[in-house]
Amino acid sequence: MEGVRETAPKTDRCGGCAIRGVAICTSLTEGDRHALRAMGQPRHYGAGDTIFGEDERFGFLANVVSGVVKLSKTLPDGRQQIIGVEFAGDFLGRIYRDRTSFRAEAVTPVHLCCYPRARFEALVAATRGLEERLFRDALDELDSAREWMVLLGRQSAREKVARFLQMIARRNAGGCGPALGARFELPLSRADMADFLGLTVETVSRQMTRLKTEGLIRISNNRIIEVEDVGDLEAAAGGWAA
Amino acid sequence: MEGVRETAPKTDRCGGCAIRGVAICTSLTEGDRHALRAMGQPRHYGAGDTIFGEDERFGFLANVVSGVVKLSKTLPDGRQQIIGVEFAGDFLGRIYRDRTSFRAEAVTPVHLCCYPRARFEALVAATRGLEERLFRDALDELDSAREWMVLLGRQSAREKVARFLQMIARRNAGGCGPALGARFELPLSRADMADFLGLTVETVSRQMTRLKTEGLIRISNNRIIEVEDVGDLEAAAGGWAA
DNA sequence: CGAGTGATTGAACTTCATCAAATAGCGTGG
DNA sequence: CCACGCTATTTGATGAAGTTCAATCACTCG
Repeated sequence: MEGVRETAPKTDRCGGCAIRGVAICTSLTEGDRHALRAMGQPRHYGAGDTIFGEDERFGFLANVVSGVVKLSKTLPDGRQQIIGVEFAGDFLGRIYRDRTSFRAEAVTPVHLCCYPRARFEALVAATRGLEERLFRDALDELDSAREWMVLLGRQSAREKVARFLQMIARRNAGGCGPALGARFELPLSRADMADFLGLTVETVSRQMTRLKTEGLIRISNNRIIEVEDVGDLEAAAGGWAA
Repeated sequence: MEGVRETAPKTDRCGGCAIRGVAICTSLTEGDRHALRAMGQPRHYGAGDTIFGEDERFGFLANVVSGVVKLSKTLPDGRQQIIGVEFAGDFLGRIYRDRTSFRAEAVTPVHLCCYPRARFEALVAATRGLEERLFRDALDELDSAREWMVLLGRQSAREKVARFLQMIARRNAGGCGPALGARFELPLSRADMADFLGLTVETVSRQMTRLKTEGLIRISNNRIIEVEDVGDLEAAAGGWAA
């Protein structure tokens, strides 16, 4: 686990927490929130660090406090597919099973709030709202996995790239999306985008420049994207409200 | 809802139920099982019938008692992707949300045991084991959705078809798989296989005959498949225990 | 037997992957 | 500050995999 730093816990650890209003903590009563707070261990990873590998034992469940985590699976011959990307506020790790079935890697510097598995599961068993909250989150993840299956199986390279940009734009807008323009930084490299979309780096790059020449987006520094009209991008993505 | 028959409930409705030992009913105490039994309504669909459509209100949660159900999503222009296939014992429907996000269609004649949503959710809220059971099932579905994402994004047509056959063979063996041969009937048409694998009918057909000429499988009546050595098939699928 | 559906086969074409360079950014150290 | 070297990204040329279009074949059901 290269580069993992374990920050010393402060007295009031949640007071200034950036995700205090979104994460699972919001689904608890005051008392239970206290119990959760007591077991939370901050952990910190550098960009590129592996948080856990495929098929290994990982003793924690965690909240992503800041940064971006990519989840991926690898075929025996090395082909890779990213199966999910998690942002601040997302829950990381699989409850009820201590063996991982995919890899989690920090894409940017990442802060996690880690809960020891046994203690966390005990809290889930003792609490009412928490299990339901986690369940609902899992169902949402299932929905988005299924949407992604449509993308992977049935959409063209251009549509894939457009939809990816649209997804990031939406994430970035934080729900209250202004209908028209958007400007954001891509959290993933072209290679990661390719692994997420089931394409090659070259194809991703070509489609990006194509969207650029078509006037749908502007690109600065490879990572900064400006979208003229999110509606156009949505149309290029094959027409989905999602 | 064409062709849906609602069978009159018998007095002891679960006594002879084929999935009594696998379905969610096994995760209940005697008393709760009684409550569940009281609300179960048998329903019956013919092959090709729509159970529910995309984005509509569906007032039931259900167990698949017999038959095969395909779950699919459709793009505005008609392209279709099958996102899951359910067999006897599987749970159908999304708890905590009464609006569907995919279509469910009977592929063979199907028997469901339907629970009215409101009453079922009340039972879930009142029971301890049931929510966890449903949660675990959802997590398993999430896992297989993610495995399928790898297939859709990163595997070749030959691998896709081989893996599909392997999956059906495994389902059919019911866990206690004999390592070597297998013989089974495909629940899906070539067109449905294509929609499941993100391919065209023609490509599926070509890969099937290819696997046949390679001696990995034998085909009778288009739907009956004999696998020589399941290990070979697994190798052709890109090498996965899964 | 004939119609109709589902599956296979063939040929031309598209899209994306592959291989190979060239270019652009970025951080480092002089 | 600039040159250097590294990596990420773009661009080009070619090829292969899979799609598309068009028939043909096979099986089932009247």
